[in-house]
Amino acid sequence: MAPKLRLRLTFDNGLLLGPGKADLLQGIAEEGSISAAGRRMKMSYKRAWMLVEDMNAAFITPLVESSRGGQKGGGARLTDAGETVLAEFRSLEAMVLERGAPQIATLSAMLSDIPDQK
Amino acid sequence: MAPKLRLRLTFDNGLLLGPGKADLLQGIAEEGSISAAGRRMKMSYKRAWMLVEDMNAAFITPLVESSRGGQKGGGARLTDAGETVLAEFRSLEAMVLERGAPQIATLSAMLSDIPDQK
DNA sequence: CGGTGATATGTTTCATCGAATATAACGCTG
DNA sequence: CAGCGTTATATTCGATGAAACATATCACCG
Repeated sequence: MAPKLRLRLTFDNGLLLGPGKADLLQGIAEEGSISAAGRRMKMSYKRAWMLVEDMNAAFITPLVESSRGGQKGGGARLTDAGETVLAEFRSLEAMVLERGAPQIATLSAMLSDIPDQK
Repeated sequence: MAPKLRLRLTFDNGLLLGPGKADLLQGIAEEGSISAAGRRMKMSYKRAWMLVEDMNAAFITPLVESSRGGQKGGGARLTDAGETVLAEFRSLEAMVLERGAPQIATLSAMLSDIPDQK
């Protein structure tokens, strides 16, 4: 039984920051393209782009900078703000897994492995 | 700007444990009834009951014990497992807010206050 | 100037979720 | 046995959100 879990933060301005957006940010940073990052995590370009739009709107400074056209068609990369957000989120994730290990272990031990079979 | 946030855990067996279910557990413990707890948090009885069903199915031991009929029509109360789950979740929440303060502060400071006005 | 690859949007369809509504079952009480 | 308040469950309807499909735009390059 793997005690995996996903952390999701809902800020009061409506931004929902979870593994999805974090992975997307990381993918963009590594691939240099929204569509490439989307493909890698089997997400439609539109969805990936909408998530980026959400994040850019939710923060004062855009997290992702994109450009159209050019030799390679265009691309996208993280701004300093984007890298900061990603780093802070990863840091928070790691901290929860580390410092929350006792609680998580207790809860995980109580979970049934065969959950839903509707 | 209030740096409030909500913590939500998604375990790999499909259980989604967040403020909603936690508050419901607490309401049941204090009110002694699923319907009363639901009313208090302006949630339909059906929804409250479904959440309880979800939780009972996701854990080995049911978290809520209920009885029909009787003098007061029936009622519900937390089992030991239920109280443990509630306590551990609250503990985890508090821990995240405490130990994660630096990351949360950094992220909050970057958020725009006027987010979405579709 | 046409091809290329990626960003940027619109539209339509579909599945899922929640709200509302209705009803049954239960067990004590008067 | 009728009334009460609650648990338990089914059904229907509307809204919300995601998926699929379809273009449009851009800038470089051969």
